[in-house]
This record gives sequence, structure tokens and C-alpha cells, in this order.
Amino acid sequence: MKPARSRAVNTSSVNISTINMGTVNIGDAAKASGVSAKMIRHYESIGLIPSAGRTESGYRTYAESDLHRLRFVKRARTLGFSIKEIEALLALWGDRRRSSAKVKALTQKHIDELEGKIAEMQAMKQALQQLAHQCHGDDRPDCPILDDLAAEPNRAPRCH
Amino acid sequence: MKPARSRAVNTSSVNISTINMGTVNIGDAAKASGVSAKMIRHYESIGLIPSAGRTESGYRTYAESDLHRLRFVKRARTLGFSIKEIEALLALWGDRRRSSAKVKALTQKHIDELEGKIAEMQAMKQALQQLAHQCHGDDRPDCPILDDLAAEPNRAPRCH
DNA sequence: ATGAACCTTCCCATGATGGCAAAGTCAACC
DNA sequence: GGTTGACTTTGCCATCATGGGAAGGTTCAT
Repeated sequence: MKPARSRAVNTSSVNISTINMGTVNIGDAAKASGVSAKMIRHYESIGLIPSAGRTESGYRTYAESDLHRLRFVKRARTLGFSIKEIEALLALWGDRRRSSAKVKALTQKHIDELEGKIAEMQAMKQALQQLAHQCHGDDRPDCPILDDLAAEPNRAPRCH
Repeated sequence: MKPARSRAVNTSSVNISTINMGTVNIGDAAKASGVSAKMIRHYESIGLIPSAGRTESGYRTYAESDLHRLRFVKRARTLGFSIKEIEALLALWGDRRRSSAKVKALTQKHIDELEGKIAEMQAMKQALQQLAHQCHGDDRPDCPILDDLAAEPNRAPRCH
């Protein structure tokens, strides 16, 4: 594709062809939202965000409302929500008749999942610390850590 | 392939062709180790475990030492070690001249990684609980959770 | 006009696991 | 001997969120 020129305007210069005031390219959208350009394209491809506008030469353009949505997604990812969950959150965000109960329930479910994972990892950490504590950590080959890994599951008590 | 018969023996019947006493098929190895047949094949394909023996008809066979190694891998996965790390642990396990210091260091590094992830998830959980607490969770559309997600990063204080 | 710094699409990789399909094998039973 | 069911084999595709890179087009400033 190589049609006429018409660039996303972020300066004060006016463009006649389209009223793309204040729209930016994907790189600036990435900087402004904290979502990488790569991921913005990805989110668009899986339908998490609507297809971006395009300049006549094919460059994606982002308006302030698009940046707002991207920031929303970024923040939700930072809080650990999955893409599926964010999809639901975005729908609720855009729904003026939503009930906050739905949002809260979704959030609580996510909190529960986090708690499950945290507990799991803490159990791992606990067991490992126990083992590391028992290990001399010197030049000798004796190693309770390897002994534990190599232990028959039945015989040796794995209950730390 | 369809050569002569010769099966992995797990009963008391004797097989003349090869001395495969006590060797089992992949399904039994899976049951005995807790590693799925699928993953056993996968571990073999990426070189984590040596290629299993084969019957004349191509079935993989596992001796007690193989099961031992599989149990080692399973236990290490349960403790959250990555495949790369388990590779190193297996090497140390098989090295009589090893120093326990290396094992301990590897373990400590893993503990540190776990701690990092746990802290990260706890921060998420904390923030989410804060927000969920502020949310009515009723039929009204007012929702501090969505408000937070939609907030401009600069203005609203994200410091919970 | 040239070059830097963008942008586009497309393909591949990660890590650990699961699923499915088509085909071959084994043991047991009638 | 034939059938049946429970195994096994390989291979390809999917997940989830992200990054890397190639090959080529665009924009803009020097």
C-alpha cells in the first residue's frame, strides 16, 4: 500500500483530509498506555479492543478514548486479570446499566485464584527453605535437598 | 514396525529374548511416577531424561532406575523447579563429586524467585481487596473497581 | 536524496501441559 | 482363529501472554 500522505497529527499543524486531531501512532499509544505496540496489535487481533483507525497509508491511529481503553487494559493486566476477564471488565465498563455486583464478583473470583496460587507457592517455598536449611552448602556431596528429591514417596516422610 | 513379539514383563512370566525383568510400559511408568505418559515422552524428546529402552515392537520400557529418575523429576516439578533447573539438579544428582553448595545455591535462587512472585501476587491481592471492599456490590452501577481501572494514572492516587 | 525512525504483516519461540487422530500391538476371551 | 478392548506409537494443534525478527513501506528532517 502506498497512497497519498496523511499523518496522524500530534502537533498543532492542521490536516485537511481527515479530522484526526490529537490522534497518535501506535508507538506513542504504547508509550502513553504502557502497553507495547506488539501487544496493542495483538489485542486488536483477538478482539479485545476495537480495530484502530488507519491513516491513508495504513498506519494505525489512536484517539484519546483509545488510549483510555488501553490504560484500562494495562491496569487490569497489572492487577493480574486475564484477557478473558478483562474482556468482561471492558464490557461492564461500557455498560451504563451494569450492576457493581458483577464487577465485584469477578474481582473476588480473581482474588480467590490469586490466593490459591499464593498458597501453593508458599508451600513450595516453605518446603524448600526447610531443605535448604538442612543442607550444609559446602564442598561435601551430602545433600538433603537431593535426598528429598530422590526419596521414595512412600517410605521417607515428606511431612516437613 | 511390526516385528516379533516381546513385551515388557511386569508379571512373573519369563521372557527369553531380552532380560527385561521388572521393566514396565509407559502407562505403568506414568502411574508409578505421577508424570503423565505424555510428559514422559516430552521429557525424553527434550533430553531431560535419556531415551527409554524399547521392546522389539517399539514400546518404551522403563526399569526401576528410570522410575526413580521420573519420580525425582516429578518431585522437583511439584516444588516448582523449571525444566532447566531440574536438568541441573539431575546432573548434580548423578555427580558423586558434587558439592552440596551448588545444590543449595540453585535452591536458594529458586526460593528467591518464588518470593518475588509471591510478593507480586500479594500486592495484586492487596490492591484488589482494597477495591472490592470499597465496592457496594449491589445493583447500582457505581463501582470503585472500574473507576480505578479507568483512572488516569497521574491524577488519581493509586496508593492504597 | 539519503538516512533514521517509524510503521506494516507474517512467522516463530517461549514453558509446561493437554487433546485428538490414525495407526500399530498386546492379551484375553470365545 | 478372530474379535475386542486397552494399551502404545507418532504427529500436529492448542493453550496464555509476550517477545523477536525479517522484509518491506512511510514519514520526516537533514
